Formats: sequence, C-alpha cells, structure tokens
Amino acid sequence: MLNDISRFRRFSRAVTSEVGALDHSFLGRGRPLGAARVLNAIGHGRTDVAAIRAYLGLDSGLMSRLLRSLEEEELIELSAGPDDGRKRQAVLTPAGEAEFAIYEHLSNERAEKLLSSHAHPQALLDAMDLIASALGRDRWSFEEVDPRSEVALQCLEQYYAELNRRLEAGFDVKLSADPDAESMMRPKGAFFVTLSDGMPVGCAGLKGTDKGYAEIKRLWVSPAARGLGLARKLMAETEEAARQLGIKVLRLDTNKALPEAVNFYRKEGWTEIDRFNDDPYPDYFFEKLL
Amino acid sequence: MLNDISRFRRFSRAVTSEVGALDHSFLGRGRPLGAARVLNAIGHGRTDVAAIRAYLGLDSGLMSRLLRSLEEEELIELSAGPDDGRKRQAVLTPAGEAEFAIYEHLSNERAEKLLSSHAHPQALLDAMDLIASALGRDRWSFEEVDPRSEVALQCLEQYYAELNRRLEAGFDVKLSADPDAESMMRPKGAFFVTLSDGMPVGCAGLKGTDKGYAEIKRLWVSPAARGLGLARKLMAETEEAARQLGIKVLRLDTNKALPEAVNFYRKEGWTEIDRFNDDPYPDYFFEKLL
DNA sequence: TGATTTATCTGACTTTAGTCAGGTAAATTG
DNA sequence: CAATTTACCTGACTAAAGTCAGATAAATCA
Repeated sequence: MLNDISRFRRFSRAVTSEVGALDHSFLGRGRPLGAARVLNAIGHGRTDVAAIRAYLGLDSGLMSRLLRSLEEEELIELSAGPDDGRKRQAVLTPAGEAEFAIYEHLSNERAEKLLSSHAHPQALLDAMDLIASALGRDRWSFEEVDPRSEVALQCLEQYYAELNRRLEAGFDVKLSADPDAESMMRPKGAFFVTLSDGMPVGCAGLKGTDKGYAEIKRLWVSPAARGLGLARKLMAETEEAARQLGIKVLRLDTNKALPEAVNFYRKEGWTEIDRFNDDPYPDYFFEKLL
Repeated sequence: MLNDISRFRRFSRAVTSEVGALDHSFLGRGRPLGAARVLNAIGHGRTDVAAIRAYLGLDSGLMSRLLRSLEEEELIELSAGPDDGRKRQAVLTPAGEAEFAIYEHLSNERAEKLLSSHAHPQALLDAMDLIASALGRDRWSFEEVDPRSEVALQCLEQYYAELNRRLEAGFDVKLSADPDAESMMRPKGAFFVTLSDGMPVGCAGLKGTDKGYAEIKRLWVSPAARGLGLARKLMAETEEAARQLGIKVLRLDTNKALPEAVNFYRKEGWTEIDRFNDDPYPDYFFEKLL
C-alpha cells in the first residue's frame, strides 16, 4: 500500500504542476486569476452570479469587485434577473467573447499538445475518464430523461456496442425486444441517466408493461465509472420511480457473458426465476418484489 | 477531436478541484501555503535551500522570509553548508517532523480514501502512472547505474515478468544468456535507467564482449511510459556510451512475440542479420554500425 | 402593509504572494 | 591578494486574495 500511495502522489505532483502551468499561461493575459476564472465561468454558460460564486467559492464582496473589474474592461454586461431583480445575470460582450475564446484556446492547446504527442491518445483519455469519474463520484447528478434524448442515446450506443463485443453471438438491438420509448416514460415507466460533470456515465430504464410487472432494462455503467457503486445507485433511483408508479413486481433478464451483472443482481436481493419472455439474448431471469 | 478535448478538460476540472481541496486542507494547519510547501520540501529530504528554491520556483527574498517564519515556529533549523558556507542547509526539528507528519497524513489520507473506495484500485493507479508519465515526459532523467542497483532491479523484474507473460514458452532469465553485471558496467559496457519524477520507467544495457561487437540488452520501457519516444532516447543514450567506449559494432536480438520491438529496430536503422548466438529465446537478430 | 429575508454592493481592512534594489559574507578567479 | 561572483538576507514596496461589517434594494412573509 505504501508504494500505491507513492504512485498516487507522483500523479498528484504531475497534475499540480500541470494545473500551475495552465494558471501561469492564463496570467499571461494580464488579468488576475480570479477575474479570469469568473470570465471563464461566464463564458461556459454560467450566467447566474450566485451560481458562479458558489462554483468558485468566492466571498460576495470579492465577487462583486471581480465583476466590476470585468465590467470596466467591457468584457461582460450585468443585468437584473428577469424574475428576481436581486439576482444578477452576467453575459459576455463581443469583446468578452473574444477574450474568452483566447482562454479557451490556451486550455485546448495544452490538451491537444499532450494528446497529439502521445502514440496512444485514446488510452490516455480512457485513463483520464477513469480518474475524473473516481474523483467526481460524490458529484453525480441523476436525471430523468426521454430515452430518445441525446444523452440517453449516447449511453445506449455504448451499451449496445459493449453487448455486441461481449456476447458470443454479438448483439443486434433490432433482434432484441427493444422497448419503445413511451414504455420507459411517465406514466408507464421512466428512464434515468447519470451525469458526472456533464459526461453521461450510466443509465437505467424502467419499462412498464400490462402483464402485472415492470422490467428493468438498459442498466449500464460506463467502464470509466465502474467500481464506484453507481449501478446500485441507479437501481435505487429506478426502484424508487417504480414505487411512485405503484409498481409491485420488477423483473429483468441478463446474459451469461455478463457475469458481474448476474453477480450484482444476486447480491442486490433479486431472485432467479424461470424464463418469462422469448427474447433471444438473455440466459438469466430475475425478479424483485417491492 | 473536439470530444477528446472535452474529455481532457473534464479531467482537468476534476484534478484542479482535487488539488484545490488538498491545498485547502493544508491551510487548515494555520500556516500559509508557501510556508507549508517549504516545510514539506524539507521533510521530503531537500535540505539544500537553493534546491528548494529552484523546485518551488521562489524568489530568494520570499524564500528567505518563509525560512525565517518556519525557524520562528521552531520547525526547522538552518546551518551553513559543510563545504560551502554560503549554501544553507535546512533540517526539521522534532516539532518540524511532527508537523510534517501531519501534512503527510493529510496527503496520504486523501490517496487512501480514493484508492480504497474504488473496486479496482490497481486500474486507477495504472491510469495515474500513464498520465503522470505523459505529463512528465520533458522531465526525464537518464542515469547510468550499476545493473545490480535497486532501480535497475526494479526495471529488470518488470521486464522479465512481461517477457514471461508475452513469450509463448514463457521466460526464465536463468535459461537465457544473462549478462553478468561487470559486462554492463564501465569499462566494458554501461547500464541506464530513466526516472520520471523518481519512478523508474525504462532501462537499457550495453554489454561489452570480446567478440568484436557489443550488445544492446534489456531495453525496456514501462507500459505507463510507452508511446512517448522513450525507447529511442534510451537507445541514443546507450549508443552514445558505446561510441565513448570506442565500440564500432552493435548487435541485439529479440523475439517474434514482441512485434513493436522488431518494428522499432527496423525503423531505427538496424539491419537484420543471421543468428549470432545460441540463446533459446530470440527469433530476430539485428546489427548497427556506429 | 410592515417586517424580514435575500442578493448584491461598498468601504475598510489584513494576509499572502511576489518583486526589486541594495547589502553581507563566503567562495572563486585572475 | 584584490576583484568578482555566488548564496542568501533585509527593507521597501505592490498586487492579489480574502474577510467583515454595514448599506441598499428587491422579494417574500406574517
């Protein structure tokens, strides 16, 4: 374990110096870091002054002064909030957009340089996803979305690709009993995605049926977010939705090529039952009474 | 590529906030960050004031004041350098050791917490090694060492383990023509390791013989540091040593289970020759004239 | 409607970080 | 050995970050 920690700390030193170098390049724009951070927060779409303050952890007095200095530079414009005149809204002026673009360029440039100088950039990005997901595990947001929405499709695409990779016979969603979107939306069912700092890292569908039970479908966790207990949380979220909808019996099926999934359902208190559908893919069938 | 960059920047945000949180926990000790950093540098064995100054990038005036404040807290003691009375040496007092231990604990605690809360900590550490190596690629140090030294053995152990994993018949160093240490040390030969922030990430041996040629042996790059051009640099270092020793002909052998190595030698201007030894493992034989 | 809460602003302040121009004493050079 | 260089120290300064106690105006509550 001691050696593990020294590896962790070597990583810490490396990223600390990288973060410091980026800060230093930001200072090259002739503006204190605090002001640069506020400008960038606004550029990234945070218009609500209170939200920026919370995000950057700034004192209200300090925030006020930083906004003033950006205003004097004519990089931002402040206005009263539309429904609450106390809450101020900040937007970039054209000059602010230009300045923000330069900061973006500085950031992107470092990213591109590192990625393009590596012979295996995808491996590097996978490693980054893994670490970012582990560091961000206590900032997950669970959102109920339309299963046809952009984020949902991003999850499902990766889910299908993984099934196709791992199932002996491959996987073609058209051959499977693909639930239609309405069955996974209120009032019949629900569909959840988990976002980790904006990146979709997991999903789960609750498919209502008229057969006296509902099904859990499309439970998927991104490889980068595995081992963090996300599946359990997604499952809890989905079961809660089922209870709200008055559902008493949950069922699901899975494949023998996914042993960790089979294991997970057993550990989570599901009981194995007989085949309850004629979908060609599943080998295992589970049930849980709510 | 745009999506790659957004993944990179998600990683950046995650580690920035992690770095910030650690700094914040350091501030909880009631000492400004600058002083804490100096104390920690001394605790980690940097006694030379000039070295600390270079490492932390501090102005001499600021450094002097930070040392003074730590001295007033009776956490460190300064003395004149043994051979140069201008260079000051800093060491921790017992109270300083105690305070340093607390900072260490804060750092290690975060590391342990993250690692132990993850189901696959080794995957996380591999990811960290990969990223730390990529970020630290312009701070490699090449050192000529005794092939029996600790760092050399660390490299060789991993090298043998990988051969054993990848070669069809496995690999037992005792069955191979294991060069004795003297043949890879001056004046016969040389042995190099590459350190990346203290971690050995690669090695290469130059084995002198009395047969009119010298051999490149044990060229290895850690998986975390592959794709960064390290093998080429190690090779250049080794060839330079060979030239210094007046060697005119270099030879090496390798195995068909290591296609990237075979590829590398071809690309680096080596010419394939007939088998020149009776070692059971190699399938390919190369030569290069200096 | 008057009292209270909330979001932001202002002024006065402290601490930390960082810069710069000399100064001192040890070491090195010609 | 005198002149110069080097490593560190000191004092005087500036800028940035952060804190805190009111002030103000909009929103909400009783």
